[in-house]
Amino acid sequence: MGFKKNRIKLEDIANKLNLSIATVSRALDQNPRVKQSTREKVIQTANDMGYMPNQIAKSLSSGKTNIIGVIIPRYDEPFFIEVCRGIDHYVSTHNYKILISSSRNSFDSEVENLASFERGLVDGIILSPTHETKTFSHIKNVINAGIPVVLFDNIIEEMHGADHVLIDDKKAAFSAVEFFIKKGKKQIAFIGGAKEKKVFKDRFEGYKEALNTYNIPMNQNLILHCNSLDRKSDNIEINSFFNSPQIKPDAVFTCTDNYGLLTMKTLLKLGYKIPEDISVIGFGDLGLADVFVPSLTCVAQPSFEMGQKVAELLINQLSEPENINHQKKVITLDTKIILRESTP
Amino acid sequence: MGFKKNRIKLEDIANKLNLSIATVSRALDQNPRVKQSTREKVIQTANDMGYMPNQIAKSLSSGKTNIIGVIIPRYDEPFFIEVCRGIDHYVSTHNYKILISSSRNSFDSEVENLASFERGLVDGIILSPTHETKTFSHIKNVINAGIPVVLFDNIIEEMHGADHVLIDDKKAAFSAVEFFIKKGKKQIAFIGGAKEKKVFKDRFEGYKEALNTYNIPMNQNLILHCNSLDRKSDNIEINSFFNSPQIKPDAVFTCTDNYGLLTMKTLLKLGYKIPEDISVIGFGDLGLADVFVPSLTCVAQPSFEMGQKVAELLINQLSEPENINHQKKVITLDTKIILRESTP
DNA sequence: TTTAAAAAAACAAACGTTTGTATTATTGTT
DNA sequence: AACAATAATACAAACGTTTGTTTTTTTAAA
Repeated sequence: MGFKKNRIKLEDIANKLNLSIATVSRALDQNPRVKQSTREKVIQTANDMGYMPNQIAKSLSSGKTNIIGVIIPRYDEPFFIEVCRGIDHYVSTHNYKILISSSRNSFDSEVENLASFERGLVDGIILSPTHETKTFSHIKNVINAGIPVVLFDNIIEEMHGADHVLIDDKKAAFSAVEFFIKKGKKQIAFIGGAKEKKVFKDRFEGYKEALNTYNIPMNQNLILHCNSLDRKSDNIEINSFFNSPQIKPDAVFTCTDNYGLLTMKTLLKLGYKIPEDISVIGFGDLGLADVFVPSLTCVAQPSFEMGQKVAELLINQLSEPENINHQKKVITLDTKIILRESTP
Repeated sequence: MGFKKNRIKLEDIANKLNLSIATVSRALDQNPRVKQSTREKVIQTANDMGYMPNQIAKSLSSGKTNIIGVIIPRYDEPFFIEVCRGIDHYVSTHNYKILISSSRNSFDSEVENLASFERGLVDGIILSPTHETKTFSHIKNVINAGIPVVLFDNIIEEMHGADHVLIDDKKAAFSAVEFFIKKGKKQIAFIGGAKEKKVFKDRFEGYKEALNTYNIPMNQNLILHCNSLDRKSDNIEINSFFNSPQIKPDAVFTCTDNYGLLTMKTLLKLGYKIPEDISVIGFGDLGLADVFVPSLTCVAQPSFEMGQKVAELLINQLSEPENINHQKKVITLDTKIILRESTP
């Protein structure tokens, strides 16, 4: 702790006032066990001397750090930042702070981060698993060690043993594709990300089910799974996809806002009119979907709210008595389609 | 610290092996004072028992938390996130973690955050002052308490007593406007944010100086200072600005990427051709400047690098011997113009 | 006044480490 | 076999709080 050794502590106040450390501690805590006049004297002196409590000592003694650890796959995705904002918003009203770590989309780093948090620095953990994460044991271990964990986004079956918050990706995709179908679209393209990622798999399921429900044959040429290393590679993949001669879509459902914007960029360069010639729907509704010309119709994902809910579940666990057997909780949030210029 | 009471500690290992706590501690530390065979036995047992060191106790004892506190004005600006990425990148190689807090653009909240960090939770602090921040004393106090502080972005004169990293906003704006002038532009508009904010003031200075240097009269009608509450209000202000009959710019220098994109959106809606009729330059080069159609030429601000530099200055301070009198350090990073489609 | 009850404050252990100093065990020398 | 010298380990204080228990002081009743 980067402070000089002459930092004022309880002992200094106690010495100055000829009181015991315990009394000073209780006085500053507004504990009624110490006399009103003493309490005032202590508080006055503490202020005069510039006393600052030592959070670390407090934590060691009380067994609480009032810090929530948050592990996200990456910083540079507005979705995660928005969720963090939601978490921060909620926990700050409960006197908690958040410690954010990035797993940089690596399972090993996720395990490492978890272990680091397990060293007692945090009271609870919020985790968004990477798409590399196929197991639950590393999470289960933390839970078994008595540290509450809540998950969000990209939750696979195995992880249902932990509290979590998610959206119904399949349903959301279904409704977007259904929207296209009801507008009379027949050649609906799908642009998703790495197939191993749960959210993309689910959204693809929703796409297929919508086509199936309305008896529209699926055309493999209209389907693209980006590898999504970065925006530049996405751009290249999407470009060559639409430049292929087999492609004649009249609508495109994309699994992220970025894919949606890159798709529109590509289509505009190719001379398409949006939405007259072709419609586009994005997924997420963060960033600049509303700034682009034309603005992008989106499946809106309630990111901030998701953060709040995740935080709420965690704080609830933290305030439960230790011995009661925790009942697993799952919250599924609703999505909705925000209509803009990229669709008729 | 959210863990069950039955958590394994040094004492448990010591008891099991009939050793003292000190020896166990040293063994796990790879301290040569303990015999090779003992060391191995201890490490083996620690693993078997599932020992996890208690970070809080470690911190109390060692006086170091290995946490860096970072205070940014807001989460939802890619610039700050990018800086945080840079910080994280640098400090993680030095075995530090970052604790990010948002001051929500409020001076009071900044003071509060600083005080909270001063309670011994962090070894050092990185701060980006809000635009409300006009004083230095609250920062000076923290420094005087022995906690290293490094500042970035929006640094006013008063704060020069602390290490800081910045760009030359005036020079950057000057070069962007000069670029326009050399392309033959005569009616160069300026779109900035709240005038109290240092960065916007400096960029405005650069704009004025460029005009002045090339003997171009300044036209008040071509200047807009947005209040910048959120993107929606920016949009409205920029819209009504360009819809005014007095405005006939042939180029627009905007102080952020967002302003640049909103400007292009407005101009496109009004039927302008970019860059044929009018050119636009943004500032920052984060987010979607390269995705927009047309893509936006930008003054690129090295955000990630800024984070790394800030972190480097802080880590340097942390590794200095306590008694030496710290020599204040200032790093000014270079900007450059990234040419894209919005300029000829 | 003495004494019991209540109020106020002091004492001391605990939280889980680190680390300087003291003690015990081992080795090598004669 | 006795004795240094050194290696290995144990002891104990310290980090700055919190909090249960005990002691002292004050108040009020007899």
